[in-house]
Amino acid sequence: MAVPERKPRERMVFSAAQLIRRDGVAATGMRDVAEHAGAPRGSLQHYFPGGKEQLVNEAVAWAGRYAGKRVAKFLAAMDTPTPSGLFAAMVSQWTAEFHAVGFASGCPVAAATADCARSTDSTRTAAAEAFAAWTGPVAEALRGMGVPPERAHAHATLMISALEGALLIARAERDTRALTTVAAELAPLLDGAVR
Amino acid sequence: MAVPERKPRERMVFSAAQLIRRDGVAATGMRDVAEHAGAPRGSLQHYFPGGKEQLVNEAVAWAGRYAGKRVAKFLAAMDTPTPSGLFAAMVSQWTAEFHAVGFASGCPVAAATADCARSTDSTRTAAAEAFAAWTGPVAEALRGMGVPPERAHAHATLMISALEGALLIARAERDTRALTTVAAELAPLLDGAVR
DNA sequence: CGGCTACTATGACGAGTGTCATAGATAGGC
DNA sequence: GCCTATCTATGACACTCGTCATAGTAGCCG
Repeated sequence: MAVPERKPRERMVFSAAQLIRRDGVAATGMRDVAEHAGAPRGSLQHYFPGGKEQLVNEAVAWAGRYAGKRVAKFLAAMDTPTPSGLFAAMVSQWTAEFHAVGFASGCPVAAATADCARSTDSTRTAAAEAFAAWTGPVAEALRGMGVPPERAHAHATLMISALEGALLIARAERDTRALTTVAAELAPLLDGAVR
Repeated sequence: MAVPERKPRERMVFSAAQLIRRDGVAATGMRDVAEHAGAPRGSLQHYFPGGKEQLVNEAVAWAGRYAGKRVAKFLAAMDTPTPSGLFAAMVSQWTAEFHAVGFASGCPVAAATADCARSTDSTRTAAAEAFAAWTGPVAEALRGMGVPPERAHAHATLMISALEGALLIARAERDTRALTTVAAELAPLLDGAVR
C-alpha cells in the first residue's frame, strides 16, 4: 500500500500508526517512522516537539477516529442494517486485511495500551479516548437499529471487546478462526436486543 | 507480592511474565528480570542460552498453563457450575487484580502477541499455544456443564476473546466497566447453550 | 535587495539494550 | 585431598534509541 498524497505531518502520523500496530510502540523508532513516511528526519522534531510521546498519542487518536468513521461506511453499505450485520462487516474488514498482509498487523490502540498503559499516562489516556471514539459511533448505530438506548452502549463495548480479543488470538494463531467464531456466536445475542 | 520460594530458574520465568505484562516485551530488559527475580545476572545466560527469546517464550507458556489451571480452581469453588458463573469468576479475578495494583498489569500473552507477532515467530507460536492451553480447559468445563461439544470450543473462544478485549479497554480507561459489562451481557448467551 | 518564518539536513551525545567472554565460587563424587 | 559440573559474577562490546544542537535551504512579504 503506497503512502497516499497527504501533507507530510499527516503522513508521519499515519506511518507511525502503521508501524505501531505492526511492531509495537517500543520497537517503532522515530527514524523508522520518518523513513516509512518518506519524510526527512529533521521534520519530526519540527512537527512533534513533544517527541515520540506526542507522535504516538496522535497516531492512536488517528486510529480511533478512523475506526469511528468506518462504522458509518459499514452502515451505508448495508441495505437493511442489523447489529449482527454491522459486527460481521467489522470482522470481515479484519479477516480481509489479515489475509492480505499475512497477519502482520494488529490494532494500534491495543498495541499502545499493552505497551504504554503503565509507563506513559498520556498515551493511556489517548488509547481510552480512541476506544471511546470507536464505541460511540457503534452504540449510536445500534440505537438507530432499534436497540434500546440503555443497552446500546453495553453491546457496543461487548462488540469491540470481542473483536479486539479475537484479533489477538487470530494474530497469534495466524488463523481467522477466532474472528469468524466470535461473529457467528455473538450474532443472535446482538440481534436479539432489537425491539 | 513477594517473590515466593522457588527455584531460581522458575523465579526468573515468573518475573519475566510479570514484567512483560506490565511494560511489554521490548521494554522489559534482561537486567530488569534478574533484579526482579533476585537472581544473579549471570544466571540468565546459563539457564536461558537461547537468550531473551527463550525467556519470553517460557514466560508466555507459563502464563498459558497458569490460566488453564485456574479454570479448575474456579470450577471447584462453585457449588453449581454454570457457564456464566465460570465467566464471572474469570472476570472477577481480573477486576480484583486491577483494583489491587491500579491497572498496572495486563495479560502477558496479549502483550507478547502485540509486541512479537511479526518480529519473532517462535514467540507468536508460544502465544498461540498459550491461548490453546487456556481455551482447552474452558471448553472442557463447558462440556461438563452440558454445553454441546460442537459449541463448547466456540463459546470458550468467545469468552476468552471478550475477556482479553475488555482487559485492554479496562486498562486504557482505568475502569473495570468494560469487564463487568461484558460479563453481564454475555451471561444469557453462555447459559442458553446448556441443554 | 533584506528579513523573516517554515522547514530540512546532519552530526553528536548519553543512555540503554542483548549478548559475549572470562574468571570466580560452590558443591558433590570418590 | 583433587576433579568436575553447575552456577555466579562482572566487565566489555557493538548497537540502537530518543533527543538535542546547529546549520542550511526555500519561499513569501515588504
